[in-house]
Amino acid sequence: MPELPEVETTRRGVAAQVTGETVTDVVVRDRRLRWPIPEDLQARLGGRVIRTVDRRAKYLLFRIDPHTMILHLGMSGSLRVVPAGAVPEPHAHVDLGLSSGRVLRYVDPRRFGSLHVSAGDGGDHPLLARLGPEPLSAAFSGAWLYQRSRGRRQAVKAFMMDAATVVGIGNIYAAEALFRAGIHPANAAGRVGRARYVRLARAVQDVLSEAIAAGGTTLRDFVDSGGRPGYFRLALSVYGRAGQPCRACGEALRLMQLGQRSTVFCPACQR
DNA sequence: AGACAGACCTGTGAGC
DNA sequence: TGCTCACAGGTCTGTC
Repeated sequence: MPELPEVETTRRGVAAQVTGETVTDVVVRDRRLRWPIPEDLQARLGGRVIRTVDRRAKYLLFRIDPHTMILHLGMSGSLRVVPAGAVPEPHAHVDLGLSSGRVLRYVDPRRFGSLHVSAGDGGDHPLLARLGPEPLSAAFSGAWLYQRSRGRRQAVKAFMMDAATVVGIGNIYAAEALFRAGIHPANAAGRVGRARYVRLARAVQDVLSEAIAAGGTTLRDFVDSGGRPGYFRLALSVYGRAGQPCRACGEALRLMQLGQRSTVFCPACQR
């Protein structure tokens, strides 16, 4: 489900509601996420204060005194803050009871998400160690993309979805950014020129910023921490619009498979 | 090293 | 109405 804008939307909503709260108790209903939820969650988090909620790539980082809880929403995960005693829906795998009496609840039907606890700030955790730059940081630029892509035969779309290139870009925003930059998604990454990568980096930053401002993209089931959908779907140019006319030129948008993922593009605008 | 396919898991919508 | 199938927002792991 979530790409960077949806994770960031979740982070903002959750942070506003749980920062400064003490974790009073932990309920794990199903440990079977992508990796099993650690057995010692209660022992490590119970009685401790949530200092901040940060984000690295699509991972949410809960700073809970000496520990960091590292949470990934996978494909279908969501976090909600609900009243104490709220009846757990199906797939509500984890509850963190809070000192205010409310509950931070993690729901994930497909269980592609993950929950780890790391000592310290989590920066040395294997999941975070080899990630590329944040797309909305100064470390990300057209020059970086150009340099990193030299010699690569991989399709530029797959290259952009590789977290070692840049984090946070999944199937929706890769397609949208390539459309905005006028780049055909199947082009070999190593044959895209410097000027086009400058445009692409800019397009990535624009589309992500706009999506965050809209509260993310809700295709089916994304909701923020208050249960509200995101509205960026209305602004999607190509994702989910195969066969429909390009909003720029009117040409029918085409669908192709790239790296086992559906990809929509405009055959006229993207070269 | 880089580029793929496969794997994980459930829900939904389309088509019969 | 009910069945089967294809597909879905991610990303780690294994293989060539």
